[in-house]
Amino acid sequence: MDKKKDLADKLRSSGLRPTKQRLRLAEYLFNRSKTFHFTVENLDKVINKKGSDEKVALATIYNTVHAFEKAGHLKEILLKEGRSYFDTNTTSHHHFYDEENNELIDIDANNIELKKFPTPPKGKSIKNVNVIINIDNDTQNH
Amino acid sequence: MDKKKDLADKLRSSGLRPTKQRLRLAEYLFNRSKTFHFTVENLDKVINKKGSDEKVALATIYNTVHAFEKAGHLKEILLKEGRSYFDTNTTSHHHFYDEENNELIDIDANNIELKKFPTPPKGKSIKNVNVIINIDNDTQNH
DNA sequence: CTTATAGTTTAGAATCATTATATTAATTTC
DNA sequence: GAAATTAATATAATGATTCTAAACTATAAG
Repeated sequence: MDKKKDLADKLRSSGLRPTKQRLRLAEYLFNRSKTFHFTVENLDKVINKKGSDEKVALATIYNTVHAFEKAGHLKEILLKEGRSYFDTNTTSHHHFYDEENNELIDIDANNIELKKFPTPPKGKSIKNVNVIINIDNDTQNH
Repeated sequence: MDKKKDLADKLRSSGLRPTKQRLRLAEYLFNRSKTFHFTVENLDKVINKKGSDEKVALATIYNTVHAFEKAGHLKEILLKEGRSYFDTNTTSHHHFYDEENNELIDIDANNIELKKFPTPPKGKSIKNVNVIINIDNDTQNH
């Protein structure tokens, strides 16, 4: 299944030139059945694993990830200091975060419903809502 | 109103020796009527402003803030990459975040109620829930 | 009170992810 | 295809945070 053309269109319609590097990253990130979570470090390791034909510079990976995020193809998730996490699921949704396994699990937006919604300050309106549910092992009765 | 003794007890009962530096920071952080949000940079500027009698090393501020957090006297808030925010309000609550003014506003935990709560993965239980509501100026119809 | 010791502070170096820079290469436009 | 624009690259720079190793201090024990 070759979606190279589709990907190029996706990039072009976001105002991004479909360069070799961007297509390579887009293919890895978006040409899959399920969305997933990653860090730039993850991405770098996969793309530039030993034996890969052509390396993509780390700076390019950063640039590209940010360009994709700006274009709405990626979402950033704030989990812990010092490292950015990204999500290829750009629909409105939330997360379970298992700090022990450093694992993220998506929660569909309509599986969390906020009632008694607070009123934003005067002159401000809600841009988006971010819910992270931190989870732990049951056995820990610390 | 001198709560020096109370603060020393607070520290001692957390297993922290009430050193001069810790008392100084604890006084600034906890001896106030309302809780607030800060970064280490903020704290450093206030504590080590020019003309202050005795400086506290930046490393000590980091150590102390982490020690306070570990002892449950501070909560970390994840807002954006590259900088840690802390909250002297350690009760369960949530936040409005105004990225434009870089301003945080507390939302009482019982002003946000999650219904249709999802079930955590097998063997895991919920440790805490974190809601950040990002807000924007009304006038921005981007 | 004096000493021992375990914990703490400190300045500065080191680290780590990320961003900036300056040059080279690729892509689009005319 | 040449010119103009945008992107990729390697490397340096940045900035927050953590580490290090030495000097210091609070507490406990004698």
